[in-house]
Amino acid sequence: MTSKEKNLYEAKAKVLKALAHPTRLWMAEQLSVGEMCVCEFVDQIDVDFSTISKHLSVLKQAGIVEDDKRGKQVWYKLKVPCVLNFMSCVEAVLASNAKEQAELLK
Amino acid sequence: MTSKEKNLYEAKAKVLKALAHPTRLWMAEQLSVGEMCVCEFVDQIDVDFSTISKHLSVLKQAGIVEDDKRGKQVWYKLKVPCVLNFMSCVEAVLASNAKEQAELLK
DNA sequence: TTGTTATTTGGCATAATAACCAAATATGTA
DNA sequence: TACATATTTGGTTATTATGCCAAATAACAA
Repeated sequence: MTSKEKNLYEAKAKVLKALAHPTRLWMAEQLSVGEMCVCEFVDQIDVDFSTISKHLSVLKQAGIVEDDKRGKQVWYKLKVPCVLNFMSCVEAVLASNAKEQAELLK
Repeated sequence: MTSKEKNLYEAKAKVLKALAHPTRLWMAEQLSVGEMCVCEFVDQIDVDFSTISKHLSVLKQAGIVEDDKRGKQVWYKLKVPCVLNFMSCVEAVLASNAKEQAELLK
């Protein structure tokens, strides 16, 4: 593998890694409906607001979301909505795993 | 968020996390062409064979690949090929990021 | 200015990952 | 049986990720 290829896989992995956390995945799905203010995330899950801010920062760094400051609030929205296309396949993986588990119990 | 929803996001994140490593992503892409023996991975990248085995184990645990032992060799193949559908979107994210970088330099 | 709200940032403790080496296991061959 | 090959597993260490708290910053209101 050339070093160029290596860099490409590292870049791709970074994008996936940004989504590969339950809270961030949830955030991305929430944003599929429309933009949200940081305060809305804070209201909906029970983690420290600084933690929420950092998760959003990871998504932003990866280029998945973008932010927009309006007054005291910061609004986030999906920049590349296709990331949610992943989900149907991820669910297919989970369904496949569940089926296999079920087979084992027969 | 209910605990059931939380479990679901954790399960989904686990699948994404399995792919969110440069080596494992590369492996998944290699497997899109067809099944491969562990020894073939060993020949193609410069990491310890035990490391390769562990990466394959992560992909297997996540339900993304399955293995098949034949003689001394173990062959891996994609179990849920749709995982590669991710890639076009990941590339779209990278392209978007690159474009933004370019804008900054103007 | 002072205070209040919204968000980010820095610091720290803890947990999870990753990579290597060595040892164990499994299979096939001499 | 003894040996070689292919792969997995266990152990160790270094790096990275996570989450909380406290402090800093920004915007607006009194």
